[in-house]
Amino acid sequence: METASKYDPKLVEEKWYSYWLEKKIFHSEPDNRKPYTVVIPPPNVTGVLHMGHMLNNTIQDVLVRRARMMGRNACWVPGTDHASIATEAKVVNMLKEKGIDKRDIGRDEFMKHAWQWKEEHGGMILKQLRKLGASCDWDRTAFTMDDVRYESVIKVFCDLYRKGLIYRGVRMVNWDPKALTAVSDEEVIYKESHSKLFYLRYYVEGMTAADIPVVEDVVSGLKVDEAGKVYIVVATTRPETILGDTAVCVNPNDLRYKGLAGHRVVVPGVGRAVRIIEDEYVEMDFGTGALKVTPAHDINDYNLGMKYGLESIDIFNDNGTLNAEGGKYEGLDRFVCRKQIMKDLEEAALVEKVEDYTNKVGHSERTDAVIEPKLSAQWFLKMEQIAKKALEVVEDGQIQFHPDKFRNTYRHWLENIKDWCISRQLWWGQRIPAYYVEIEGRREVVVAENLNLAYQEATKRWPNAALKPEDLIQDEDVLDTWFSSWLWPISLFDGIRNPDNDEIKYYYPTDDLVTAPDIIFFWVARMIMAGEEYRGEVPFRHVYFTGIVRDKLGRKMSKSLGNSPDPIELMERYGTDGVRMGMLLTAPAGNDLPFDESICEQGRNFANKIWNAMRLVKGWTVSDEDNQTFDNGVSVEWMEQRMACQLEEIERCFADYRLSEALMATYKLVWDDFCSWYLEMVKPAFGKPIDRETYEATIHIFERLMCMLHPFMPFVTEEIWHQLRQRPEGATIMLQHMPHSVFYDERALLGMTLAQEVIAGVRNIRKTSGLGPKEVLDVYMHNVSHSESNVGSNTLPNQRNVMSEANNVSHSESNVGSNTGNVMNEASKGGDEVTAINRYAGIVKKLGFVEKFEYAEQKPEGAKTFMVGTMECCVPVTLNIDKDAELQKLEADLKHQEGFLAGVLKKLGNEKFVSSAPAQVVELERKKKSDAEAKIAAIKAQISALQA
RNA sequence: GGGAGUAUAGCUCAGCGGUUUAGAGCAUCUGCCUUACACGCAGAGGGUCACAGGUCCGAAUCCUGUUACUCCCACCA
Repeated sequence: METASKYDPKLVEEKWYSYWLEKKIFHSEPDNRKPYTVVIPPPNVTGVLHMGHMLNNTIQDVLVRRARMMGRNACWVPGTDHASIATEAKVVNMLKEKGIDKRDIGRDEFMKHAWQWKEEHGGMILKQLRKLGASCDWDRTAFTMDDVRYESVIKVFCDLYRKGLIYRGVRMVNWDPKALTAVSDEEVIYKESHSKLFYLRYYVEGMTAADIPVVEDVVSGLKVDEAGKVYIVVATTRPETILGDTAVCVNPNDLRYKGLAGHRVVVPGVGRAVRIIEDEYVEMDFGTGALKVTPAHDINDYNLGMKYGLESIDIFNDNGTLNAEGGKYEGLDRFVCRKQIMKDLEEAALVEKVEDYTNKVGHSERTDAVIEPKLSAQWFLKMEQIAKKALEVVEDGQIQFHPDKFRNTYRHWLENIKDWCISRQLWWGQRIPAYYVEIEGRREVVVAENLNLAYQEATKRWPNAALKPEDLIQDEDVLDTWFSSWLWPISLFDGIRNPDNDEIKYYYPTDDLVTAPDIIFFWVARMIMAGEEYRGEVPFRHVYFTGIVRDKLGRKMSKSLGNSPDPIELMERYGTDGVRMGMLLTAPAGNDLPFDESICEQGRNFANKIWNAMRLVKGWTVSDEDNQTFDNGVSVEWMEQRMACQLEEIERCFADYRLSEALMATYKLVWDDFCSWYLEMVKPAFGKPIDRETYEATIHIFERLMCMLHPFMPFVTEEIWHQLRQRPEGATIMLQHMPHSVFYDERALLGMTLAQEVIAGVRNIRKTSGLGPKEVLDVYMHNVSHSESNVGSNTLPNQRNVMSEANNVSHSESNVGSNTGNVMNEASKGGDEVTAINRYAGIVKKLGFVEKFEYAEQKPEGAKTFMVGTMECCVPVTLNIDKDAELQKLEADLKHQEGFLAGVLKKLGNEKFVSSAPAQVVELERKKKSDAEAKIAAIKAQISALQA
């Protein structure tokens, strides 16, 4: 059967994903293996897959697949987040299109619609995750509002309330006038905006120019108009809020306003007279140094109001329009009102001036509406106590962040933490289990898991009240979505309701959490708190923070900018493996990923490369008669060593969560070492068969390479793994053992490295001499080093011997393969480069198209030369020697070597260096010196030979 | 305003006191349709390691300062 020369992901991906599902390979049950647990950061149930998800989930999949292959019982639990605000907004919009207002149908009816919407349209993203190969245990798919999670949340709320950690209070909160709910501090995004700074005139009651207090050398901040009336100028960005002004505040140290405290000023356009107060909070050099105080609509003003007992006038309705306090502006939107009020004030000559001004305005993360600070009754969770524990476990390393720098951010936040506003004025979410009841005219509250329990408690507390269940009215609000997500690692295994169940005991704590740094406070920190509070144990050991996916211009990808490619479409075009690989290759932990589609090409090309390597190997005919040649034995042995070497590196990378580097190391091992070198080394001549032993070794190497690559590129590796050998029904690469590093001899790799340099040198000579790539050449080499360890005459006979032997020794006579240790020792005897390369003489000849590869004491006449280590390789070429070019090159090389030598000599000439540097370092410098001198001599000889 | 981080080839990053006067992948350039692969092969070019001081026998690497950028927190109305 002819195999296509291009790898086609479409024929493969779908097939294997269904196969994995069908064989239930993703599913995990507790057993006696060591667990490896990852919980997915639950995407919004309304969400669709974007590049951020793609990156995040690919990383999780790599970790999970690798752990599974390392023999761990891997469990990756998927699920979605009910996302109160986002989902409710979607449902409200959908109803609006049908002409339905949420308030008209009521809570219960609305919830029916919402659930219906969730069932029909929600969770799309989970289906998309299958496309990217996510090996989640889908049987465990959860939802932050399903029964288990709902009950867990309610239980936790009641518990924390009973512990005295949850309280209800009237506070200044961030009000989202669009979603009509309070949001937490973390959900407010401050954006730079170009606005105006309005300077307004507040007339001082009963003061004339003559009354202005005089302070020596200081010009008073007060001004006098044409009519002789005195006013103070106050700057504001929000003139509409003057309707709620109840004071003007100046700094007591501000001499311009000395003696003003106690006077009253008139709020422009409103006519209300308010006090002038003094407080150091006011910045003297901002605006005019006078601040209008609106306690109901600014957090700082609120604080001032509390301090000085000011009246608080709330002028806004919940939806951001003016209420009755707005007088003639009642009903206007706050921004419309701003324009109108300024127009009116201008007309009344109450505006001093208007300046352009850039400031930061808080927007709602979910709805993008401008946040309105608003006083309202909300539920809060006390943070101080639980924050302390959460800080400790990160500080003492029980939880590690990757990269570590996020520990700073984390610490800073926890040390300055404020209480968490957990109530939301929405319906879609866990309804707060607080019940209000009137007892002798007072409004009392009972918190309990359900109405029955609440009723029982109420009757116990007020036995004489003769209460009926319907006297208890449940709180209208729901809980912040994060109040359910913070329990996720526990509630997924039902560890809140049944803290001693087998699953939670087995799977918790989880191992790795992979998430974006922007939810470190929202989610990561709070999960740690919940873990400590409800398990007395951290929820995970490692947190891998991904970067943010940006576009080529460095902008964050967003729907509104339209700069985000559709991952599904990318996967269609480049193959899932290609996209996965491309992303991972350029995304070290914590680094932003400037995404460019071209990075997917690299992944696609790589998949194709492996595919073609498979085509090559599968195309070979295998001979059972032929013995393995010495060169093939050497090749196999070298490849095994390279694998062991790279595996060690890869394991190190994974231990440090440097996934990009692990992938790069694997990539190079496969492409360079395996495809470019190894396969060429053992490839039989056209039409010839390959010996059985080498063939089997090659397949075995190939299989293991696929295992190493599988976590990164699951589909193509599964396909090739199956094509390499007949596999039993149900077999999968997913459950193969990940190869692990074994002992390898670095010196043994040296010979091949040198051989590769010789081959490259010969190819280069061919190229620069205008010879065809297969024109056969000879190579003579000799050692130019004069250092003692390399005295040529000692080793020469031996070398000659090995070199000539290399071609004739058949496998049966050598120990290749079966006894690597011996061979290594032989090759590295004396540590000589020439000895080392001898072993690969046959390889040099084969890949370099070299006829004679010999050691020569005297260099032949008329040869081009190149250096490999301290060996000079001479290649006799008769044609096309471009003397000038050659000379130029040699001169440049000479200059480089001389410069290098000068540096070394300078070091050695420095007495302090020789006396204070470690002996090995000095010795190394001396070696460098003699090597460089030898090279310089060789180059000079070449130059004079050319010039002769 | 406070804090953290980064600055190394065109791009993304490694290197974090001495490892032949800086490495990789991609991109670029030059040859090649060599029967696994042009999604390829073979070569080549490309960096005064942001700048200025300092410590040291020795600095891309440690310290200080400057500049630029990024992120987080606060929010001067």
